[in-house]
Amino acid sequence: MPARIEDVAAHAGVSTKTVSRVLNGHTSVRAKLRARIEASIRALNYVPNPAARGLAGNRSYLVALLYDNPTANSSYIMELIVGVLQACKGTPYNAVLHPFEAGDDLAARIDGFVATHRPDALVLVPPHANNAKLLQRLDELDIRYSTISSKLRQAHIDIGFDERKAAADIVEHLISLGHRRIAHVAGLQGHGARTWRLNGYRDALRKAGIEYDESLVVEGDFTFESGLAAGGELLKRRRPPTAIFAANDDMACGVIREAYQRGLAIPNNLSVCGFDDTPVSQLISPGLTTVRQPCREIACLAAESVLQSIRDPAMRLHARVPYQLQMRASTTAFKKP
Amino acid sequence: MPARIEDVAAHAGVSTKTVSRVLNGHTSVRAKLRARIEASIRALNYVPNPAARGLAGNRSYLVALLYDNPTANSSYIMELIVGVLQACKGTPYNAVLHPFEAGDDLAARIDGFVATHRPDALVLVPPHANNAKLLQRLDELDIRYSTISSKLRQAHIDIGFDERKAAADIVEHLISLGHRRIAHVAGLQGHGARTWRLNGYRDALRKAGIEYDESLVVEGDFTFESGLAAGGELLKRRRPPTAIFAANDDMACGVIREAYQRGLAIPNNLSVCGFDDTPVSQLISPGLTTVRQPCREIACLAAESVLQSIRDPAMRLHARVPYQLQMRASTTAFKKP
DNA sequence: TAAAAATGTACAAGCGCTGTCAATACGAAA
DNA sequence: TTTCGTATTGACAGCGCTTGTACATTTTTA
Repeated sequence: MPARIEDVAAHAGVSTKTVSRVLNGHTSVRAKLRARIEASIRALNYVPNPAARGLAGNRSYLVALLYDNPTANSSYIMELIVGVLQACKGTPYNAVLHPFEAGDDLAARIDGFVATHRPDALVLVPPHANNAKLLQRLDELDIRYSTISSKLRQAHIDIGFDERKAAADIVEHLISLGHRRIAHVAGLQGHGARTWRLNGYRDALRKAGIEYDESLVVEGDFTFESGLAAGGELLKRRRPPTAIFAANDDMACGVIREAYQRGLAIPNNLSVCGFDDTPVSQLISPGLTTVRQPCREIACLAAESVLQSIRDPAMRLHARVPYQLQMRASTTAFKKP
Repeated sequence: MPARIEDVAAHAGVSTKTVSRVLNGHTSVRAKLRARIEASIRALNYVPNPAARGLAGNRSYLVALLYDNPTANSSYIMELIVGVLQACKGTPYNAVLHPFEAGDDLAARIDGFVATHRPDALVLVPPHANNAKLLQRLDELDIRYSTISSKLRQAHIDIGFDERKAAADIVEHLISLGHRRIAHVAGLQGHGARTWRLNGYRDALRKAGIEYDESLVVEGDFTFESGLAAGGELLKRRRPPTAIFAANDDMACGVIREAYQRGLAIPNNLSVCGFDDTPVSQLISPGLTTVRQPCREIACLAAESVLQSIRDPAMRLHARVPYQLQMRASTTAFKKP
């Protein structure tokens, strides 16, 4: 039978309330007494019972990660989870996952989820992070949340990285290799990532004095299949691009598949780069030049901050964390055919 | 303020105890009364408070997934998570994740985890599923657990699939394509997967009357890098194999990278197949022939069963779920050079 | 038809913790 | 030294549910 707070109190010769204060980091406990209580806690190997704590304090000690499609982005979500778990480490909080299919009634469905699991805080991933109605409903329910890479300004806490700048950087890299006809496979409408990455692409062209050619931007939806289709459309042209910047790695893989099927060698006949640095980008041959998206750091910061905001509801944070270009072998200097 | 059990009891005109019986699936409630109570529950939108339930019933309503390295196998773990979540759906249970680095003191460290989070059930993934000391400690602590693909017979519940047969099938496929010099990149020592897949490889050779050549089996550890090294060792030979069966997809990617660097075309100069059907196997070009490991189904069954075993501690289940070969373009008929 | 079994009620006692509020200790000002 | 205000500590009542006891009522079985 594990020790209870009562046992600790008896051992330290204080009231249970004082032990509770120490446990919850309240300030008004004299240092000496606090030390004595902490010693008792260690001596008895005491760990508070989360259920009892939750019941008495009307808290669940749960942070929920709300995401959309578990299958499509598994490595992305997994990285986020790792980040959230890291933030929970050493706290009484637990992370729970909640896949939540997008849909009109989402703002309504959230009520059921909240009623059942009563999470103390939520971390929202796009596209949910971009769902204004959902955020509003959460505000009404008075649930703390943070968003990841939201295109809205609505959330009190949002963590992301400068995707526009990162996209510009990687396109500049292609330009520095001598490429001029650079195509872009754009992401799914409605995601911030689509717009930021597309804008970054345009920024880099503008900066290099290359005229923007609308026909070199083809639509995608972040899936392999859409990358394949986009690649087909681009490579069948009389004057195909010499480099393609796909808005994520999966689509870059689609482009590469199309090139492969046409007998084009990467990178000699075509430079390709992606975005995100998912595991596939180092497993594929040649390795894919891409932008390392700092998911883990983002998720960790998002979770830490939202936990902090439970104590300090006035908290606001809109942070961008650093990213990195990941140079691999799928891009090379432009050679005249 | 959400409804309480008391409100439901009043609404249905019964005692709270009877509502509690319905909630917890006790048998001795007449069907008619049960229906009335269930109607009241719906009418009031009642959801039991997990903390109160947990405190009174000494349960946490948490199933923990214990795995080793979150980074290496992200897609595998993610699939498992999806399976566990599926099993929790519609139950009051929540899934929590717990990355737990392997190490000698694991059986001891588990105590801390259990004390802090008090999960009602655990699902163990290799290598933890193969840690006899750990399982023993869990038995001592009287915690229900199930294992996934354990090589031990120790667990009361273990779910997996017939890896040996699957490996034999895929090697038979290579043989049917005319290959005779088929190499194998073996997995990490200590994992059941290593032995099963290696044995399956040998089974297929034996069945086809091909003599087992020890020099065609090279060591790997399930990582890309080890596959790359193994590929190097195999392909530098005077008489290299015409097909390589890697014990997982990451190593197959390593082999493919090595082939790529040597200017060998897949599949025309070398057929390669993997195992697991991780996302990379369809993203890579050409697509990788592999075995679809039914992770999701396995994890779902493992979680469902272990939850069931909370009620019925005598429960035993050792199940193998069906798998499938996933044919893609990385394997083709042997052609004389 | 009577006895046995199955269902149901009322009530009370917690589960282990935290919130409220009152009590006490302490230090500085008078 | 006394006094007052603030910093610290404690007593106690729940949080919302499950469970046990003791007993009443209904249904089933013999």
